[in-house]
Amino acid sequence: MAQNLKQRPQVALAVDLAILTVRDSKLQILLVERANEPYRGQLALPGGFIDTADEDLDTAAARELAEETGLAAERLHLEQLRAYGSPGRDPRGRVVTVCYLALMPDLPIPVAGGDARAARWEPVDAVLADGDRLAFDHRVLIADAVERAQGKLENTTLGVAFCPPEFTISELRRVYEIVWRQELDPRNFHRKATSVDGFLEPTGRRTTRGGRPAALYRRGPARVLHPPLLRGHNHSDPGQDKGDGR
Amino acid sequence: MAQNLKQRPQVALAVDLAILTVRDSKLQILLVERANEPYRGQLALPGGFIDTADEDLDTAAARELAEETGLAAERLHLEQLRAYGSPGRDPRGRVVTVCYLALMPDLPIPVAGGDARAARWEPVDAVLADGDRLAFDHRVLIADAVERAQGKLENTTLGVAFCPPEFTISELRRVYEIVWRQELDPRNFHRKATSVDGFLEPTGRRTTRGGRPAALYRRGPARVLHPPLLRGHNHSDPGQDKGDGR
DNA sequence: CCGACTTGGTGTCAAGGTGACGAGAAGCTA
DNA sequence: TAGCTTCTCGTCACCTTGACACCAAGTCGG
Repeated sequence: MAQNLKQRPQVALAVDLAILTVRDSKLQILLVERANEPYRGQLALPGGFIDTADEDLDTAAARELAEETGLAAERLHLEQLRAYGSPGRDPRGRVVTVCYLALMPDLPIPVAGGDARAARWEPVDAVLADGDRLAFDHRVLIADAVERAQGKLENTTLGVAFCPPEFTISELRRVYEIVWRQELDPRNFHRKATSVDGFLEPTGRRTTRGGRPAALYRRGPARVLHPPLLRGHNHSDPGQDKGDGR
Repeated sequence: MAQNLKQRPQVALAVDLAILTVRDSKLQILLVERANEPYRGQLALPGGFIDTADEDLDTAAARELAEETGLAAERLHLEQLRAYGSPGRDPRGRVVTVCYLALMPDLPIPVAGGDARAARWEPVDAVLADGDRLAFDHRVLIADAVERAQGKLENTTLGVAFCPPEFTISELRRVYEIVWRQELDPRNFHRKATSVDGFLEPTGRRTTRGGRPAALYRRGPARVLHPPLLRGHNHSDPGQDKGDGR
């Protein structure tokens, strides 16, 4: 167990980013078109190999995020999803990737910030439906990222991560509806969201577009939702999943 | 992006196991005493470097599990927790570890199966309280594993993973009480557990030890809990956590 | 044999949460 | 001003939850 590390099989370590946003009433993800082989011309998650041997995983993810979006990681939510390391997942050799999940509002991001690759938003539903457009096993990573994001909305206050700094309850509700692919009653959602302690802070100001002006809120100090905002169970799934361990 | 992989910084990849069980009315974890430097004599999670360059992460975790406990991975729950890759976490050099979480009933495991290292159960509370006994950053891994396990009990039927094939509702309740560190009303727990569809299947048989004989159940087909079994919020935490991103 | 004790299971009840929905408030447009 | 839209509050029936009474069915000790 304490032999020289150099005698151990070494792998290349990459960090991939699943950056989600709500845009045009759809859940979208930032993807890049691969300029080189393998999977040239196909879509992939932004990411790359860790830079130096001394770079922390979280630091690497934050760096990639900054390169792709020009945004500092502190400004939005960035958390590790999981690691993927099937032997055949990269034809060039053994590459283990640690995927990170980022949630952000619909900002005009300076795409292709430090990099020449073209990055663009793609609707999650579309890319998942046509998985052949995706490189590597990134279809799985995206599916996992969406699932994680859906769960996060139930138990945490991260729905606001998709919203601008000030937002109305309706905007927040539409985030939930889009991420969960499920319609919610505006009145009940309003009641629940405002009743959770520390979730939303009223700004006193109001916005208007169309109907009655809506009160503007900003994110409150709470990070976990008590009680959780539960989505009604999709009757599609009777509960027996496919085993979780992947 | 498509340069030769060999020019990329390579890291050593390890797999660690957080194997939890309920034993002697305590949540316990399987730990090994390190025989070599670094951290010689201290406790560590069982695990090791991936064997061949072609070994899948899940396969490696299952192999380690079999080596440590003699149990096949199909028999119990094994899922990836997350990856840990801080540069300084291993003094020998850059080691990234992928930690797996395993839940198992209190079995007499043939400890130190294929390996000479001494493995033993340690109460989670004790090792977390005295973190200096632990090697590397394993205190963090264990804390994360426990947290994950606690959450799993709320939303999934994995509480039964701590129980033998046939068990009583009381045994299951005690699992919940121990993992959650929280007493539960036996009658309300009974009502909830039996009312969740597909959670428990009555065997028709009963056991007796002490009081009135209890009905024996086996695990049902459901994997997710609808509705979830929520633990009452610990009033200790007002909801503002420390930022999740690590 | 009998009462005390232990544990398991059902029932009840009040309080609070949830979904479904009515209805008014407050803006815009024609 | 009428009609439309969206926001917000309120109501009501139903369900879940927690607290707890109470009975059931075994063991234990004398």
